[in-house]
Amino acid sequence: MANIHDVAKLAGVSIASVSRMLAGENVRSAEAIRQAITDLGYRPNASARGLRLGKHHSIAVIVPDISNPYFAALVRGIEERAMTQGFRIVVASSDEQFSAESELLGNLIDAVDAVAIVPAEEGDRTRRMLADLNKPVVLIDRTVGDEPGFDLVHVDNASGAKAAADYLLSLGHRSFGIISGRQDTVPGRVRHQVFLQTLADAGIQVPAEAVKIGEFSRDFGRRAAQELIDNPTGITALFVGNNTMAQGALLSLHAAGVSIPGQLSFLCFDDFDLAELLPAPVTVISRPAIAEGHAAADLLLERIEHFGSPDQPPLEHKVLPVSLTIRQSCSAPASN
Amino acid sequence: MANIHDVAKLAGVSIASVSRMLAGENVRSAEAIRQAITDLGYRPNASARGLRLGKHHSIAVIVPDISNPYFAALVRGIEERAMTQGFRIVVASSDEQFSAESELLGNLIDAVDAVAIVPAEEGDRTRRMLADLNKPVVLIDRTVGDEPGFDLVHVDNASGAKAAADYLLSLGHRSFGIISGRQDTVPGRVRHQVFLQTLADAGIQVPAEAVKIGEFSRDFGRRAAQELIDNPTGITALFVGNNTMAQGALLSLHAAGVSIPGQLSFLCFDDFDLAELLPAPVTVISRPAIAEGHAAADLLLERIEHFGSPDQPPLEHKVLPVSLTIRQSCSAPASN
DNA sequence: TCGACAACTGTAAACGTTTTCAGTTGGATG
DNA sequence: CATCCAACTGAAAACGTTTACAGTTGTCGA
Repeated sequence: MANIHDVAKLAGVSIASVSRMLAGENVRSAEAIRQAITDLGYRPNASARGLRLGKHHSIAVIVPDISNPYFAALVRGIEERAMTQGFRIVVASSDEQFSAESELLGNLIDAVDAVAIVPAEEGDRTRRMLADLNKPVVLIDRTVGDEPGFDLVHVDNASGAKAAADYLLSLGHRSFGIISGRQDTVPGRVRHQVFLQTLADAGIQVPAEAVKIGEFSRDFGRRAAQELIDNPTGITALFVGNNTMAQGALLSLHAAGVSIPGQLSFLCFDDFDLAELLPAPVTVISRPAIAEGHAAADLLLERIEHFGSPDQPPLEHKVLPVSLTIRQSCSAPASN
Repeated sequence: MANIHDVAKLAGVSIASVSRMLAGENVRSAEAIRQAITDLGYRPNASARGLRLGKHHSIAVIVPDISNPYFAALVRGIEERAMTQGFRIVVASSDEQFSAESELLGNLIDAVDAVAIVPAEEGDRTRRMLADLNKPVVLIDRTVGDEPGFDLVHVDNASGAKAAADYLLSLGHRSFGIISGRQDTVPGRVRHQVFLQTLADAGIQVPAEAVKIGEFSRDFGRRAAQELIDNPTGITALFVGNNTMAQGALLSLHAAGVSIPGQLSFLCFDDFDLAELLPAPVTVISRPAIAEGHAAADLLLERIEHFGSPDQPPLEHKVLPVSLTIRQSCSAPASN
């Protein structure tokens, strides 16, 4: 409630001196000011400062759904880094809707210095919307168009998908199913295509009826797996494009009594809680959500610092490694 | 970039008219102003507004760890409600540290209108710290002292713990173990005490060596269960105070080859992802994290509205119901 | 003792709003 | 046609900072 004038009066100086001392400059009566500040419990008003400086010390973080553990971990990573620089995190969930996303951003943008976003759509309208913000932006996990013009933080989806395919091939599988997420997103597309391409390079085609493409949701995973169960295709291995779909698929497979890895080897992208506790602990391609958050925040903080000045650091595209975590959901196919 | 002056000039009116029209008042030249606003892409500056009004349209949400799925869901619930009123959410994780919490709050408080918090400590210093904020506060899941003086959102821990005990008793168990969280928190204490009291009412004591109390963490759950395994106590049922400890305990039990529910019936507070997929799908007391978030946000928004005015609504203590979700981790004890 | 200079200080403007207060308009009423 | 009043309008102050600018000190060397 006390403002800088109160402090100045109590310390017997002008408000300029208080402001300067707060900014770390040398001031004759620093001690008196410090005293007055603690006596009054003064803290500078963030809005006034924001108004004057055009800075807010805040970063907007837009994710499809904060209650998804992966995104929550991502937010945590961003938060950890941002906090060290005194930056606040403003979060919002887009529900994978471009419209929600752009409305959210409209409301938030004036109160933040930068945006970290997992965009709902990778199309050009998203790119334009973000460019119009005129603030530092980092794209996480996905991208927007071929020349996004923003910093990027991705994981090495291609290597992950290739590792998955190679591993299953090495076990002897020749007949595959795949459940993939939306092909208009980088993770959906890359994981899908690289997996299939790796098989193709080994001379193996995946029949159309064993390819399921849809939302990155538990519900779609469940339905897709159910279809595979209902229309047997003779596949011996199933690759699923992310953890939420995988959980759905496991639900269906479990309900149908499909034994893993006995009847079907199962491998998915993204680790998840308790994957190791399932009847057949799931082999996964795991990725470092917290580290992604760190990388995104670092990029953003760096860019905030230089924003507006001519010596912009060049755009960066950080690609973090993924790793194959082998558990027990994959084995050699049953010989027949 | 455009400000209200630019809009006023373009529309040929004074800035007062623009401001009024934005506030929904009747204005002669509304159409021209609307036009100018869209032409210029004008959006009111949040800092200026915040400075002038002393309002920020933001709510701080402090949780122990945003990457914990339960808290993430809570945040999601708060966000859903807050969004409908145009409020932003500023999140931060306290890591269960009072010091971190109060520092965070110090940085955030000037930029928000209210605080939703799962406090790290339930002691008096937390109560004082929150009271000093002089803003609406809602405590979620925990409390601070006997007369907190804030709105509260809890789940019915007592009923849940009693339901758990009753259920296990009804199956015929007479020999119990318990793993509980910190006793200086409401959920830790109530769940622990009510469970034991319900058993006591049935004439059953739990031996000290089968009672484990510690952090609400996966790691503590793992260690506690390991101790139970290493020093057999002959228990036939185990109650665990929350989901993270439960996951740790399951890890230990699984590693030790303890069959559930064959050798041990297992029941815990809080549902978790995939609980239904485990070798023995876990019977749980489940609680509505999103609904808790909704309740908290509703309380806060209501209080923000009336803050400062004399007609404060009375403090509320919302207690949301929990439910026993029976799966397959509990059965009658093996007869001997 | 004087002047130069470094080091500090204070005044006032600016940031972009909202809102009070004192008008101005124009239609209805007598 | 004068008056009144409702409905609107604009100028200016205020919110709490930071910072350019123009001083004011005090020290040191000559």
